[in-house]
Amino acid sequence: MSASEKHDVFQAIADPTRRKVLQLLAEGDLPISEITSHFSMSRTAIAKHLHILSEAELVSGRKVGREKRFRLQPEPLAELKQWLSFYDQFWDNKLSILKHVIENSGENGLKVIEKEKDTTEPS
Amino acid sequence: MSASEKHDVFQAIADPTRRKVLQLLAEGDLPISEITSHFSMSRTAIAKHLHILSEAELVSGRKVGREKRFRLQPEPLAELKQWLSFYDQFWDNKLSILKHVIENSGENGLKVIEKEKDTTEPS
DNA sequence: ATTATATAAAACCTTTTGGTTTCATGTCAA
DNA sequence: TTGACATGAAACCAAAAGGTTTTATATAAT
Repeated sequence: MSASEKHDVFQAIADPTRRKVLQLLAEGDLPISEITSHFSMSRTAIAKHLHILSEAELVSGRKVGREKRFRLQPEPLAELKQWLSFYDQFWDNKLSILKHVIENSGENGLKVIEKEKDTTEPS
Repeated sequence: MSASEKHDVFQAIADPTRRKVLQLLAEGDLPISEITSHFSMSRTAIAKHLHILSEAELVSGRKVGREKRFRLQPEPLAELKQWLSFYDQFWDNKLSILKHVIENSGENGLKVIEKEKDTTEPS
């Protein structure tokens, strides 16, 4: 399925089938044949999608007996999230500031309280 | 450039050139030729990328005089963000809950206060 | 040992992508 | 009105994407 460079996260999630595979694996590890049973295409096709997802490190597969079980590995989505966060400023300005605070709050965490009245409107 | 369905956001951002175009437009509206000057490919190629970005409604173009100025339209990125948020739970569990609250807080907004001591640790 | 299961790997095919070049058209400036 | 500029549109192209079928190999179960 090509001899090009490795696929990145952006390419990996571009295909709806692959997104569905990720969603499936979110519910738990599965072997190829069982993943395939959720689609109307050949096992080989799914195996190729899994290969692309592997290249992007969104899934990992380990042989167990005669089957190969795949597991979701969501860490690379962080890159996507970071990419997205850049565009918050052009878009949803009110909440983006708050979210930035949260994303950089580290292990300490935060406390959230519902506001009675808006006093910080004009940013 | 094909007779298929319209491109969606996931496909639109899959290409590095298109991501760079978005980044450029983030600094301000630009006509095609000026966008092109930032790349080492033909104007026609860039025009096609802009067309795909338009289909995904990530940019919009309006004629002004003899040029066509393009503008960033980041709203559709919300879909991507929402898609991403699903995977937070498998990954960054502590903050994902808080973020979910924020994302669903509507126009009212929230008030955020730094915590002195963690009392809600065990979720 | 035999057979059924689970996957791997290769060859092949069609459509889409991402680019090019060439030609046509509309608009601004002199 | 004559160029120069800015874009649009069409035809073409190579490679990658997304499938298929066929063949081979390893493991499990009988």
